[in-house]
Amino acid sequence: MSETSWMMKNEPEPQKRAQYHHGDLKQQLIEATRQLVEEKGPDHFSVSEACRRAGVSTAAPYKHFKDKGEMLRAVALGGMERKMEQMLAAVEPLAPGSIDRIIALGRVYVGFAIAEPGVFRLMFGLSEDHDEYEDLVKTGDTMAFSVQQEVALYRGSDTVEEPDIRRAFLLWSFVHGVSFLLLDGKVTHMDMAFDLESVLSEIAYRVMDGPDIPD
Amino acid sequence: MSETSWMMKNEPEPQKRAQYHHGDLKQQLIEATRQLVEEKGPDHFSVSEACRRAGVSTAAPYKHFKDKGEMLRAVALGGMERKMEQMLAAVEPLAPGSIDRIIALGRVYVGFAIAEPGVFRLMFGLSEDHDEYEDLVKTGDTMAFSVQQEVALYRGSDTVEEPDIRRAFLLWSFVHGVSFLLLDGKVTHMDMAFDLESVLSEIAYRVMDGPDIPD
DNA sequence: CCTTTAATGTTAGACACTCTAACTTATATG
DNA sequence: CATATAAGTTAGAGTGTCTAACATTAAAGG
Repeated sequence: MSETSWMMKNEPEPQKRAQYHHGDLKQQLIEATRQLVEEKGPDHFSVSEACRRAGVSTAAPYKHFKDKGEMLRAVALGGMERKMEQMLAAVEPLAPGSIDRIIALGRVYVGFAIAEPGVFRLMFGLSEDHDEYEDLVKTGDTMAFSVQQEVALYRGSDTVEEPDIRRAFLLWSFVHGVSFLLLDGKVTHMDMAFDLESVLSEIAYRVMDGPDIPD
Repeated sequence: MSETSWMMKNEPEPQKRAQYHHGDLKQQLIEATRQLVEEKGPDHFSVSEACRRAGVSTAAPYKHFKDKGEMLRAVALGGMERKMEQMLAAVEPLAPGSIDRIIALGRVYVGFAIAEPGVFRLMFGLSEDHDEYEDLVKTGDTMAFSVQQEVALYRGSDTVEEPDIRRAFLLWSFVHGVSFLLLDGKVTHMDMAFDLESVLSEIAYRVMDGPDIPD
C-alpha cells in the first residue's frame, strides 16, 4: 500500500515540480493561502498571489475550490481543528475537575490568537458571509461543547447543566475578548506589564467560583 | 455667520444635486460607506458602489481620501465617537460610584455591536493595517481611560490605580468577547434563551467585587 | 466686476484581481 | 491500447482601485 504506481516516477518532489499535474495542488494552495493570510492579513489575501507562490496559473485553484471564499474557509477550518487539538492535548495530562484544566483551555485559546493572528482573525471574521460554512459552525459547536463539559467536570458532574452553559459562555467571552484586545494592541495602551498567566487565573477563578449562575 | 454666500444659490439641496460641486461630497461619501459597510459587511465594500450611491464618478473620492482604506477608517472613527458619546450619555444620569454605571457601560458596548455590526467589525478588524490610524488609536485610548476612571470611581477614588486598570481590562475583555460571540451567532448555539441584562450584571459583579487584583 | 487661483469635479486608461470558457495533457481504467 | 476523466493551461470578460490630464465652479484680490 506504500508505493502506488505514480510514486514510481523518477522525481516525486525534489525541489520544483516541472510536472503538469503535481498531485498535491489543493493542499499546497491551502498552505500558501494560510501563509499569506498570516503575512498580509485576511483582507489583503489574493488568489493570484497564492497561485504565484504555488507556481501555477491563476485559473488552477478553480479546479479545487468554488471561489476565493472557499479557499479562505479551508484555512479557517484548518485553524479550528488545530486549535481543537491543542486544547485537547493541553487538558489531557491534567487532573480531571481541577481548575488547571479550565486555565489550560484559556491559555490555548489566547495562545493560538497570538501565534496565528491572521488565521484567528479569519476564523471569526468569516461569519458575516452567512453562506455555506457549515463545517466551520460544526467545529465551533464541538469546541463549545468541550468547554461546557469541562465546566461540568469541575463541578464534579458528567452531564452539562444550564449553569454550566452559562459559565462556559462567560469563560469563552472572556478569553475571546482578551485575545482580540491583545491582537489589536490595546493591552499595550492599557497596561504594558500585563501578565497573561495571572489574567487567565483571574478569569477562571472569578467565573468558576462564586454562586451558581441563575437562569 | 449663518448665511455664507454659497448658501444663497437658488437650490441648495432639494432632491438631486445637478451641480458640479455639491459642497458636501466628503460627508456624503462617508455616509454611503457607512451604509454599505452595514449592508454588505466591511469586506464586501467597494469604492465604486459608494460613488454610485453618492452620484459621482469613481475618481471623485480621491480628492478627499488618500485611498479606500482612508474611507473605511473615517467610518470606523465615526463609530468610535458615536459609541463614546453613547457611553457618556448612559453614565451621566446615574449615581457616581454605583455598579449601575459599570453595567451601563457594558450595555452600550454590546448594544452598539448589535445595532451596528458592520461598523463594529470594521472598528476592530482594521487594526491589522498598522499604518496611519492614529486618531483611531487615540479615541480608543480615551475610551479605555474612561472605563478606568469609572472603575476607580466605584472604589470611591478619583485617581486611577493599578488594580483599577486591571479590572477595567477584565471588564473590557468581557464585553468585547460577548459582543463578538453575539455577532458570530455563537450564542444561539450555546444558549438560545440568554438574557443580556443578566450577563452584564454577572460580569460587573464578578469583576468589580472580590479581592483586589494583585500586581 | 473681472481675473486669477485653487478646490473639486470629470473622463480616459493602466493595472490587478476574480472567475469562466475552451483547450491541453496526464492518469486511470476497461 | 483506447478512451474517459482529472487537473492543468491560455485567453479574455467583467469589476475594482487609483492616477493623470482636463473641466468647471467657488473664493479672493485688485
